[in-house]
Amino acid sequence: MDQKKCNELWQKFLLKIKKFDTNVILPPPNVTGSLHLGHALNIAIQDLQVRFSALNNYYINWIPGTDHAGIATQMLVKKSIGEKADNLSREELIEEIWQWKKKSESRICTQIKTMGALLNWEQYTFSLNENVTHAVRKVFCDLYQNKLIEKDKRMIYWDTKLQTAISNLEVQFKQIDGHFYHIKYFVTSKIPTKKDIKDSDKFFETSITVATTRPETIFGDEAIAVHPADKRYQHLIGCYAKIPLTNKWILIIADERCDPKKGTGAVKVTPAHDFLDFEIGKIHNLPQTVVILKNGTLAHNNLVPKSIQGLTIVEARKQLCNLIDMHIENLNHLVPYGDRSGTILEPYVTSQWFVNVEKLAPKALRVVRENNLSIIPEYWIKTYEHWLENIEPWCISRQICWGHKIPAYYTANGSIFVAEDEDSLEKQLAQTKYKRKDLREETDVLDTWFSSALWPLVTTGWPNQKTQINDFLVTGSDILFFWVTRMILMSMYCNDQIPFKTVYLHGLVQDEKGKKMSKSKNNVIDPMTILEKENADILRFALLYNSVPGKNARFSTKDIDTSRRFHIKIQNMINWTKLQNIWTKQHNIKYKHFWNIWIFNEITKLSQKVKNQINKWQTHEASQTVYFFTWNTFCSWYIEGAKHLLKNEDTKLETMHTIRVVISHLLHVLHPFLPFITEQYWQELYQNNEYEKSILKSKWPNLTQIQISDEKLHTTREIVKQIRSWSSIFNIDRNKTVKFMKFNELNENEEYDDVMLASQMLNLNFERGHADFLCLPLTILELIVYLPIKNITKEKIKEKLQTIIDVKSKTLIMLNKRLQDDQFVENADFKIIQETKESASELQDTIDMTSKMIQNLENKK
RNA sequence: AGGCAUAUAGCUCAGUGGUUAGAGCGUUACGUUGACAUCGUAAAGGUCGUAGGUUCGACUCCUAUUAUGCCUACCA
Repeated sequence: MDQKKCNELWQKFLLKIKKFDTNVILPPPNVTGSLHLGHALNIAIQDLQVRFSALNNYYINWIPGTDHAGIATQMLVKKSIGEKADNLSREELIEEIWQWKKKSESRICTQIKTMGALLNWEQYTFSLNENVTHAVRKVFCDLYQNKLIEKDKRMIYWDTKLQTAISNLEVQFKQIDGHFYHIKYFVTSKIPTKKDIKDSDKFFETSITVATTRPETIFGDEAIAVHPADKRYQHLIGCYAKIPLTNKWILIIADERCDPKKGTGAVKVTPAHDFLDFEIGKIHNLPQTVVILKNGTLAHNNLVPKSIQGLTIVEARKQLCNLIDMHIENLNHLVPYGDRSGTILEPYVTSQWFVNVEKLAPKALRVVRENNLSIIPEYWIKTYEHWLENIEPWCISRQICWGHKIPAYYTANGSIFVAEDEDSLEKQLAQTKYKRKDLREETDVLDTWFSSALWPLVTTGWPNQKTQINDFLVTGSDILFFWVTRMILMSMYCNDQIPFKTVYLHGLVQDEKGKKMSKSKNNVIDPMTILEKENADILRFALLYNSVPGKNARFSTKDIDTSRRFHIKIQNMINWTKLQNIWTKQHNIKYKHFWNIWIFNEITKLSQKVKNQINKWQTHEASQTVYFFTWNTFCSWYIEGAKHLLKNEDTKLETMHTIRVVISHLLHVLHPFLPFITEQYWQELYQNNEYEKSILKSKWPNLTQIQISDEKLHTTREIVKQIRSWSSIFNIDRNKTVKFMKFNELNENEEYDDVMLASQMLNLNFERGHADFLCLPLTILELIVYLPIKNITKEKIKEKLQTIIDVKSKTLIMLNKRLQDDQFVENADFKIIQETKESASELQDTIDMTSKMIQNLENKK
């Protein structure tokens, strides 16, 4: 089993392709570590399509690559370095990450190759390659010039652990058990003076209680808002409330966005630390008072009590419970977490770069609505549309070092220059008073998905070359918004064309209980440990067999077992042909025997069926089809019969030939599912192990069925099936001969090779004629077969025959009832009526025959 | 809160406006060890989530409802 040789052969095959028909990109894995089962599934599905296409003379330039995965990789590297990471300079850290990248990249590429993917490695791209940087800068500048990118001070989600802004999409809301803190603010209608404050006890008129989940932000409060129509608080509007533990007084204001039903109906407004408060603050002209720092600790300023300055949010909250008299209630609520760092995110007002994606969205919506771009499964289209219709500006700047630098430059007084390269920057400067040395380069880098959004372009030489529309994209449904939509948006913007015609979304690979695989749950199945033990084919088939579009696949070692059994079955089947000397003498003989013609027609049908299923992306069904054919149709039926044809000199040679032909076709049909084993057998059995021509060189079987009545085939299979079935109820007397008769005519010369084959498969002796002893008469198609049973009595036979009549009559009555229904006859399709009639008459025949047998039995006494 | 999806055999899931709804695994019985670290055959097991409607005919289409999952959302 030399898989390396197969890979070499396939690479050679790719090199010889002069012109590819289309491009397809492999979703670039992150250089964070190694491949997981999701990658393996993704590769298996694409490789199935790529190989199938190649077998049908359609060549796909499947382009591999890896992604730098900014935040994720930087985080991992820092973690691996430990505390020393903080002492490294920016450049040193970047260097460390490059080292990590090299290792991870080479590991990933080896793993992909082990899977047997038919990728064009000549065009391998890493997302920080020079040409990618070039394209990224170009697109950024274009967008900036068209006012589609802008820098702005807005409230964004801030990750206090990673100390960077992140986009809305990277926020994961989690339902957690938290607390609702009811805090009392004392209230007065008079403007408080210094004296009042000193003498506060006498001064208070009333109080207002505010419910919050974030008591530590009270020092940033700038108002308390109530609904204007809320009768409980109307009289307090315009009064002043005192923030506990401070001498700060804030106004009670009216705002319609307050929901009287929530909490106490009065909400504290903290414009610097909450999205809604930020909006309210803008309208009411409130200052943004920052009390929580970028690292998630309480600020050192005179608003925050000394004792909690510098504490983390969690610690501060604990302290405040002791310092302030408050009522605490349990509350299950949603809290924003960073999907990478796993920490609670802080709303924070900072200056960031944004893409106004809402202006790009209409085109992306149109291409899907006009069916230029299809998504499989279709129901994702609704989600896609919904998201694009409600899309918000995309925050693309990240305060980390690993990534594409934002091509912006600042002067000391805050003027911004955005330039693709130094030349263009100089040109811009020439028209101003600034010099290059006056400028400070932006240190922020771009969100990784910004360069990913250009992936179909950058992998194929854009902007120097125009990018072709890819045939398809295969990726996980979890990154539809992160990646797929953004590629569509960018491709429409840069190229004014869709990036791909079809998007196939597969689900996640979960464990057998339907849980996400994660290290903490210790339920991760590493594809590499499977690949160490098993052939890649086994992993691939297990994944494909499980994969239904858009649905998560539950994966367990049982699936590997099933797949391995299939693999072994194929090996055993081929082994058997070798033992039969099928391959030694190569006679090219026309098949005449119905059994051989039948299997030829079956493989013809199979190749058509699988072709349709692959074209429709029905990977699961296609896998099932090839599995069923190989195991049941070919091994259990055809070969079991062929064993007897090989014993007979008349049929021996043509059967050997049939087996050779059918297996050659079967190897092709199986190839996209099991590339290694099929290539190996192809080389061994058909290419004399010369390793010159890959199986991909020869083509998918597009055959024409041989016209033949399948009556004989049915007879053989029916006899075998029925007698097997009866033999599980009765004990067949194998010492006696099975007599059989034909219903209607008595052609002495007829060969009955169908009955003979059945008799051989059953290991019973068949002979024409009536039985002269008591036995079980069976009606099988046109035949009466007298099955000898040990210790049979007349009553038992009658009983069995009667059950046959009973069962058949039940169905017959139903069918007749339907046929007598005028409505049915009027409305149903002609074909359906015809079929119903035929079934009814067949049933009637069987019933008649069986009754006759009962009569005969009685006549015999 | 809204959107989407799912509900079918003991388990994991396919599938279809038309007789009697399938597969793999599991269970039970029998057979085989002559390609099969087995294999084969057979059996048991399902009012296709619930309730209505459309139709000659609904597991399939429509409506409502329940449960579960995912996505989206500013809930103090």
